Amino acid sequence: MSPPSSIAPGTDNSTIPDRVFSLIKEAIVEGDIAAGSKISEPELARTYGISRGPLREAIGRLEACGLVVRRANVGARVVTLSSNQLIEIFHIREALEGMAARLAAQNMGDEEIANLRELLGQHGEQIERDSEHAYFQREGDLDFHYRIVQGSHNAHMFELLCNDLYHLVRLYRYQFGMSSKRGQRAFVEHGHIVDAIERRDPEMAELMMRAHIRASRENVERLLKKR
Amino acid sequence: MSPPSSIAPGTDNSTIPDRVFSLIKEAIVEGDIAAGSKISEPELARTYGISRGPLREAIGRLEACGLVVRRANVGARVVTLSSNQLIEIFHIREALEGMAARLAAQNMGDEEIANLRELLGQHGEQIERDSEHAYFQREGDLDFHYRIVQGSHNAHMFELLCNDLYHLVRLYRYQFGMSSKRGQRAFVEHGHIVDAIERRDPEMAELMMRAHIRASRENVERLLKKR
DNA sequence: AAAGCTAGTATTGTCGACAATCTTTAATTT
DNA sequence: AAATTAAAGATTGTCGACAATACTAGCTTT
Repeated sequence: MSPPSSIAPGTDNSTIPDRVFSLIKEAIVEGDIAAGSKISEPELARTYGISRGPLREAIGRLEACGLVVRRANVGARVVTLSSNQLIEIFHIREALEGMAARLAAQNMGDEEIANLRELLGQHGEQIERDSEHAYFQREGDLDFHYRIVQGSHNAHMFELLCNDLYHLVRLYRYQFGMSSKRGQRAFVEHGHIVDAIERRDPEMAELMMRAHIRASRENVERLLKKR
Repeated sequence: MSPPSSIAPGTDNSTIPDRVFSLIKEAIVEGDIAAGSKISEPELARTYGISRGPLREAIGRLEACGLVVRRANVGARVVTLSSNQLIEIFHIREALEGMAARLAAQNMGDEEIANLRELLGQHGEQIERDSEHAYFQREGDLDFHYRIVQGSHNAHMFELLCNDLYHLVRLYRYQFGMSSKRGQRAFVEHGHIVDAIERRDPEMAELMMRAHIRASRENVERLLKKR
């Protein structure tokens, strides 16, 4: 999926920075723009057929997301996640998503919970069919976490996790590319979280979510140590 | 402290957007620019003696901090915190700062802890002298939390809390202006947190920090209900 | 008189050009 | 030959002007 040579104007009511931001973000997250590589303003401006003004605004938003780092008078580079930064993000996720699960157990509507249970069922079928369950460990996992955060009914939390941190998580998954054999266990852990939410047990929901993310972190730490 | 009519160029190596961002941020947080009021680009450009280019970048950063909200083709307005948003932020702080305290108990150096204990002592003296302890409830409280977050040695967490969320907290304190009589109790709770960190007890440090922020939230909820 | 439409005004969005800074390359010196 | 310096090139930072959109005021119409 190559980027279009020009951004069609007026196709929708979103602004040029909005569209360009999304395009570059996907390009970075999916590795089309290599980690650590320079973000050249003239080059990208030509690529997308726009001026440097809106492009710079888009780059500014990328910086706010933590996807690029910028130095004055030098320019922007795609972030390269160190092991430490990766662990840092896991700690933040453990705290925030734990709270999100707690709030979800309190605030989700009954039909919302039913939909969540259904999503879990779909993931289960997917694992049965595809024993490698590559998909599940990639975006399917984030889908689940996405839903929990939505279910917290905390808009600021949603903003923080789904519009900033999850991009970094996706980026890391592409950069490190470690799928591991945790899909099966992760699915079971997801089940425990949904159980707690269905029982309207905030304390248990938070504990299960934190245990889930902690296990994921410890798994990554183990894999990092092996190298 | 009125803003200068022009940004002195080249006085330091920071860029114009950096300086203007800080200036506007302070003006918003301290209420010099009223909540909900419009951020006029031509007006501010004249005020600071700069062009609209760097000004727009500064406004973009304000938006990323959540201090202003922007609508396409309409402009930016200073955010007006609703009660719900305020409670949302408390939940996020409870989760993040709880984790920060846990990490601080694990990662702070001995001399770092000694400095923290000293800061607490200064706050104690301040309360004894000034029985109204207005200062403590305002910036002194944030000073303490600031130190804990620093002590977590988690750069991403520091970024998140100290460069984004705490600005909103300060803004709310100016907008709502509720000081209450919690200064005394907050000081005691701070003491419990430092105790746990000194004992290198991460579990207890997190519990105490969460209890501290939860108590603060419940206090605010009570005050909001009275109206 | 109230509602809807139209023209005018002001503000935001975008662009191309100039200035300031950094990086690179080549020449010079030790 | 290695290191330092200087100049050239390229890139980022900044500015003023134009285009597109939204708000406002006045007019027309029912």
